Amino acid sequence: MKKDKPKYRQIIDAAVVVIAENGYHQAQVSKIAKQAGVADGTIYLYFKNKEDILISLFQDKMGHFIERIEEQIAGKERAVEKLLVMVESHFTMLSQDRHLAIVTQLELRQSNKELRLKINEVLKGYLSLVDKILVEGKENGEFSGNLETRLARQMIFGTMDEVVTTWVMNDQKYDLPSLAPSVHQLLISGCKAD
Amino acid sequence: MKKDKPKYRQIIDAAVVVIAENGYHQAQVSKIAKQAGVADGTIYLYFKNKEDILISLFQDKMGHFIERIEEQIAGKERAVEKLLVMVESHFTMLSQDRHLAIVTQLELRQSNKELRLKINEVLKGYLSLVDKILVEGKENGEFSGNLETRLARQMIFGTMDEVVTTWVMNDQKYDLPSLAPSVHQLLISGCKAD
Amino acid sequence: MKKDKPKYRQIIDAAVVVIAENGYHQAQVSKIAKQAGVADGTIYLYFKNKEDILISLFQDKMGHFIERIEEQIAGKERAVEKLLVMVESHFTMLSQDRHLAIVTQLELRQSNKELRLKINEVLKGYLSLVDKILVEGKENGEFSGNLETRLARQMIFGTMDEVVTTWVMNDQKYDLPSLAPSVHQLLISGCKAD
Amino acid sequence: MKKDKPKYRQIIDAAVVVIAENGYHQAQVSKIAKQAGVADGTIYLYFKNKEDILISLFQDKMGHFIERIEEQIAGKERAVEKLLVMVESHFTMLSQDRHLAIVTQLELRQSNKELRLKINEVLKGYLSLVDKILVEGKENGEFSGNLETRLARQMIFGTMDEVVTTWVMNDQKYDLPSLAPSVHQLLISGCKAD
DNA sequence: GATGAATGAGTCTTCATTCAT
DNA sequence: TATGAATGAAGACTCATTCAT
Repeated sequence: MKKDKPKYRQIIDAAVVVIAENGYHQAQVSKIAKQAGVADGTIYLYFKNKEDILISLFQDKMGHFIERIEEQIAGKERAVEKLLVMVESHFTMLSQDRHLAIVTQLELRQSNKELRLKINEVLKGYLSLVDKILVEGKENGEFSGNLETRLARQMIFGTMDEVVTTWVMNDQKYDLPSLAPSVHQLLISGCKAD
Repeated sequence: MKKDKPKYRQIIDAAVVVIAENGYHQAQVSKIAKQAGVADGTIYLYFKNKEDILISLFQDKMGHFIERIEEQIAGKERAVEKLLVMVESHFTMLSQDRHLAIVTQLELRQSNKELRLKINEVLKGYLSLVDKILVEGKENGEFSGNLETRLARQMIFGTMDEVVTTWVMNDQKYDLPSLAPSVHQLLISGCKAD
Repeated sequence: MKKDKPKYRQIIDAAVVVIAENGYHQAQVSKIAKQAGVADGTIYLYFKNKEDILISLFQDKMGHFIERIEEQIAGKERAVEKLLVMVESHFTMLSQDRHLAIVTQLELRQSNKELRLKINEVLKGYLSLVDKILVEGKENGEFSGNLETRLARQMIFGTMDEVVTTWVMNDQKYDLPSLAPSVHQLLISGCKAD
Repeated sequence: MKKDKPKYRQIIDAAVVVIAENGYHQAQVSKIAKQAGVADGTIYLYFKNKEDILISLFQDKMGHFIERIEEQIAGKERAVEKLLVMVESHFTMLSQDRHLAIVTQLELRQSNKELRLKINEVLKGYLSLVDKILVEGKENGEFSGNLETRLARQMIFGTMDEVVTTWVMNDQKYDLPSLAPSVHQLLISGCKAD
C-alpha cells in the first residue's frame, strides 16, 4: 500500500507547508517536491497528478480530524455535550496546526469546482456525524422535535466555519478554543427552540 | 463617469454570465468581450485589468444587494422582523439571479488572496448591517443582553452562506426562499437565548 | 501645403519632446497628440502614419541642421576652416537643443531597419557636404592627395557621432562645443597625413 | 555551470541567426527555440527571460571578440602595430560572421535603453583596451604627448563602428578587412600629430 | 477640418507532466 | 524505485489606426 510508505506522508506534509506558506496558486509541484526532499518525478510515483495530492491531503487530514472527534464524543452521553466536545475539538485541532488551518480555510477554497466537489465528498463524513448528534438530540428530547436536521447542520457547520475563517483571516491572533462555549451556546439555543 | 456608460454594465453583466457558465479559471478576457459584444481592447477602456472587472462586478452587484436589503428593512421596527426580511431578501435575490449566485458562492472564491481581501472589504458593509440589527435587538430586549455581537454575526452570516452554497452546489434544484422562515427561526433562537 | 500649417510643426515639436522624455518605445501616438494639443485622429490628417512623423521630424530638423552648417561654411575659404566650423556648429546646435540631441543620438536609433534606412537617406545630404569639403581640401593641397574620401568621411562622421553620443549618455553634463577644436585637430591630422 | 552545457550555446547561436534574418523586433522566443531545436520552455531553463538571451549573446560573442583581439595584440610591441592588429581583427572577425555583424551593428541597437546600458557595460572592456594602447603609445613617444585619450578613443571606436555599419548597410558587398590599413593610417595620423 | 471611442492582432512566460537513464 | 531535463499549451494586455459624428 502506497499510503503506508514514508514518502507518501512526506509529500502530503510538504504540500501543507508549501501551500500554507506560499498560497494555493504558488504551490508548484516542484516546490512541494523540494520541501519533501524528493525529485519532481517521484511525486508521480505516489500520486496520479497534482489534484490527487490535494485530495489525498484533505482526506488524510480530515479523516484524522473526524476520527479524533468521534473518539472524543464517544464518551459523552448527551447530544448537547457531544456538540460542545465537537466545537471544542474542531477549534482546538485547527488552532494547534496553524498551517493546516490556513490550508483548509483559505487556500484549498481557491481550487476549482471539480476539486471542491471531491472535498465535499470527504466532508460528508463530518456532516453525518453532526446529523447523528442532531437526530439523537431530537430523539431524547434535548432538541426541538421540529428541528430540521439539514438546516440545523448547515447552521452548525456554517457557523463553525465562519468563526474559524475569521480567526485565520485575522492572522490567528486571538485564542480560538476559548470561543467554543459561546459558539456552542448559540448553536444549541437554535436547536432547542421550537 | 465611466460607470454610467452602457458598455460598463454590458461588460460586468457579460462577466457574470461567462464566469457562471465557464468557471472562474476559464473566464478569459476574450470570452467576456465576446459575450459583451465588444472588442477585447474595449474592456481596457473601462477597466484597469482583469482583476478590476471582478472587483467592480462584486462591488456593483453586492452594493446593489445591500441597498435593496436596507430598503426592505427600513420599514420594519423590530430586529427580529428585520432579520427575517434580510434572510428572505438574501435568499430571494440570489435565487432570482442564478448566474450571480454561482459566481458569488463558488467561482469568485477561487480568486487569489488579494482579490478576496478586496471582496471582503465590500462585504464589510453587509456585516455592519447585521451588527446594527443585533445591537438594536439587544437594546430593545429582543435579543439576550449577553449576546456576543461578533459571534452572533458570524453565526448569521456563516449559516446563510452555508445554506446558499449548499443550494448552489445542489444545482439550485430546490426552492431557496422557502427555507428563509426556518433559517430565521434557528438564528433568532440563538440570539434570544441567554 | 500641409507642412506650412501650424499643426504640422506643433506635432513634430511635440514628438521631439515626448520621445526625449519618454523614450522611443514609450512615445505613443496618443502621447504625442496630447503634447501637441490635438486629438489622436488629427495626427493622421497631417501624417500618413507614425513612422511618417518620425521621418518628417528627422527631415525637418536635420534639413535645418544642414542648412545652418552650409550657411556658416559659406564664408570660409579653406577646407580645414570649413571642417572646424562644421564640427563647432554640429556640437553647438545639438548642445542647444537637448531634447533633439537625445532623440537623434539615442532614441531614433531604436527604430527598425526600414526607418533607419530612410533616416540614412536624409543623412546623405550631410555626408555629401563632408565629401565636398574633403575633395576641396585634396584639390587645394590641404589634405593628402591619397586620402580616400569615403573612409575619411566615415572617420569624420563616426568620430563626431561617437563624441556626441558619449556626451548624451553622460547626461550632457560637460560642455560639448568646447571639445570641437581638439576633435577638429584629430580629424585634420588624419586627413593631412599621407 | 549552465553556460557550459551544449544547449546554452545552441540557443545563443540560434538567437544570432534568427535576429539577423528576421530583425530584432521579429525575433520571437518561439522562433529562437525552433531554430535551436528545443521547446520554448527549454529556453527558460537556461535564460531568465528574453532580454537575458540578448545580453548573454552580446557578452558571449563580444567577450570572445575582445579575448581574441587581446591575444593577437599580445605579440606586438609598438602601439601603432597593436592598433593595426586591432582594426584588422575587428574587421576580419565581423566579416567572418555575417550574421553577428548584422546583429551587433544594426539589430541590437534597436533594443531599449536598459538593454543598451548593459551592452555598454560589456563594451567598456573593449574601450579600456583601446585606452591602454593609447596610453602606451603616448608613453613611448609613438603618439603625441598632448593626445587626449578620451577623444582619441572616441575617434578610433567611432570610426571603426561607422566603417563597419556602412559596410553592413551596404549588404556587406565589398571586402571589409582590406580597408583596415587605410583606416589604421587615418587613425594613427590623428594620434601622432600635434 | 477635428474628434476620440472603438478596434483586434500579436507574444512572453509558467508549470504540470513525461520518460530515458 | 528514483531522477530531473525537457516539453508545449495557453492568455492578458498594448497601441497604431479608423471612421462616424
